[in-house]
Amino acid sequence: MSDDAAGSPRGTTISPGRPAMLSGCRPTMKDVAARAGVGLKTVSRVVNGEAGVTADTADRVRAAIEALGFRRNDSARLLRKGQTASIGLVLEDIGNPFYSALARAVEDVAHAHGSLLFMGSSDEDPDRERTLTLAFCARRVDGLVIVPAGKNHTYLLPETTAGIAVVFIDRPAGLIEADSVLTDNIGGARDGVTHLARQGHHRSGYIGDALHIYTAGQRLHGYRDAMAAAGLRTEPDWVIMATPHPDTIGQALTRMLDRPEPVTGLLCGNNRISIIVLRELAARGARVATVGFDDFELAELLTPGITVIAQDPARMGQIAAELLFRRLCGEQGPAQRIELATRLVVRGSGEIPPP
Amino acid sequence: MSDDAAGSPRGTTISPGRPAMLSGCRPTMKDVAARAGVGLKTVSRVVNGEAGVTADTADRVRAAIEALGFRRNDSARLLRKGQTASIGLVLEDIGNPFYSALARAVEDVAHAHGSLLFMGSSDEDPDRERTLTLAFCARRVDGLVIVPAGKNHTYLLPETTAGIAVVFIDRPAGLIEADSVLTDNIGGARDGVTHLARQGHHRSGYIGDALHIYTAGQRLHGYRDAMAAAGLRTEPDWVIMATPHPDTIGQALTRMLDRPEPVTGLLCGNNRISIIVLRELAARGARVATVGFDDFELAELLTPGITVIAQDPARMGQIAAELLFRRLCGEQGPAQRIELATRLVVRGSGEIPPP
DNA sequence: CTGAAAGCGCTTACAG
DNA sequence: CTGAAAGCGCTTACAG
Repeated sequence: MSDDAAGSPRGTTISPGRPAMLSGCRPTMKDVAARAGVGLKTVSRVVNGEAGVTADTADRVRAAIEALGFRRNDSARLLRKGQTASIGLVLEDIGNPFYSALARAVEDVAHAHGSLLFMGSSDEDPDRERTLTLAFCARRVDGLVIVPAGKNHTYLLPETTAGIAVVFIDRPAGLIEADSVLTDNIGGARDGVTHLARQGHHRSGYIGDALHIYTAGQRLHGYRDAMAAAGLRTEPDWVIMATPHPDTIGQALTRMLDRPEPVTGLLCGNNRISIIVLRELAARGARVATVGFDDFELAELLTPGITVIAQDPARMGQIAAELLFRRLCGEQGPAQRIELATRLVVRGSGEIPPP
Repeated sequence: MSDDAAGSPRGTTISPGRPAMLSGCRPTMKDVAARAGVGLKTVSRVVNGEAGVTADTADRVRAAIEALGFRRNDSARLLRKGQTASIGLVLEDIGNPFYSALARAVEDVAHAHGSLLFMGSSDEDPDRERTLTLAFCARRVDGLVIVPAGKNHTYLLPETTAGIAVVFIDRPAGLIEADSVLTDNIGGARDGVTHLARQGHHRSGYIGDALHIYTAGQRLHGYRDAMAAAGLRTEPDWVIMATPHPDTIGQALTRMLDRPEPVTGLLCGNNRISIIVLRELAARGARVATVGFDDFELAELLTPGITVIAQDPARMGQIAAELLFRRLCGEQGPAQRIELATRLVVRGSGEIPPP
């Protein structure tokens, strides 16, 4: 045997003359302890800034930490402590500005509580929502904020029983009791349609997202309510509920506009739909009164400016995340359902009079 | 002592007549093993779908899993396996559509590789970038995609030595060798300014973000290059570099426009700046040729449409994430620097002629 | 086919 | 002031 540590059965001991750190394997507290010539617990004390270590010992430990490039493994730490200081955020699509504003607010609250954020997009797919959510749970996140795609959340029962806090946002939970932070979708849609009626529109249409999406259905209710309340009839062709796509929406617009008594007012079901409708209308040179659900950047710079029913995604995210952390801090009580009001923002497109 | 298990020294054994699961503490494989009357390893085999378990035994284990609501703790699993199947994404602000598009692409690649995504916003603060990044490293993410705020990344050296893969995106790493995926900022800005010059603009200004931001500085270079190449002089007042804010930008516009020989063309340094500039110009009723760096939704619906130097944030995110996973799969070789071309999109605002 | 022991990298509870 | 032992919930390596 040579005079270095080649005979050592396990390679964890640092022998002089050898590189202090091998690429690909990290030094642990054990390595630090060995190098500093102290016990494991003493290293732990220094790393965590606990009292009861001589200045001299602490210096030796710190020198070893520095020399080895040691950094504590928080995953191991948190496993032992039984918490994870992280939460999971499941939403429809982080690429959609509505959800990215919401996500930013959730992140800020998590950060304020010293929590890290897992994030994933479900793409409106209940299976992907479930897979993502359970993957986060398997990592033992402390809590979850979920924009649900599915309608059945009983799969979460073992998790909530085990103490994982869950707050649903934008849409309610399905078949389980849980906190939720929602927008007043019915009231918002009603305000938009009533606004059109007050401008003299007797024939207003609604272009909504796929009917299986909670918010799309609620807004359809609001549309129907408001038309009925204004004493206006509706026709099947005035409504379309479908995943937003230029073709589908273009065809729907043709049905609404190319007829003896065309629709003169439109409620767009969300930010994505508004943008497609505006493009389609511009392409046709059609001048139709338009109110969009969801505000968006530059809405006021278009000609005319776009009148919208504004939600506040950042506020929703903040309220949901704060509720989540209150639950994590032990707040008891039955599931809450918080519903935020919308705001009609008048900019011109909704005030175009009927021909 | 009563006839239930009160005398048991540790409460992990399930005794008949007791609730199978106490709220707040999760069943573990040990609990499942005890209930099914098998060893720990057998439970592990069933949970992981390994061969070598009788159908009968497996059924008993599955029944116990179901009854207890057991779900494997992946954090513990991954600690033992020495990987985490997660990556970290640090960017400037997930609420900014540019970064949310980028994030979505990174998420999709991570998902395709079975990896979960930690995400955090640095808000252009080098300290927050560092804190977030190291927090992700402390959780032992397999890799990182970073939009850096700071200029010194030597703090990552212990991590990269230990095998964490890092890809920088949008801006290069500072003082360390690392892969990076960038946009050709100089070329893009040059194209924008050259375009204005070709429309006959002899006096073009540049409204950029704070100079300490890499991309802002590069685009300033491009502006100067192109002006010089076109044989045009520049004046200090034609350039402003500052964190985008309506007041600052408004004052800068006043200096550029309210003078004997006003600026007639403008290059806006990024999507945020374009939006503020468009609002300010609209408020003044000023008709100035404008080219924006970064594309944005509805740019084509404004009157006139906004001519832009488009980047492709989703493509950047995808390329960066794919490079990261290639590194994680063992791809060797020196640090790569990938630079993506920009695309001039002509829509009208950049083709306004000089007065 | 099955399971007891050791270990991943930390912390907790306790004894010197 | 200091450290050996046990444990967090899993997997690995090995022996029956």
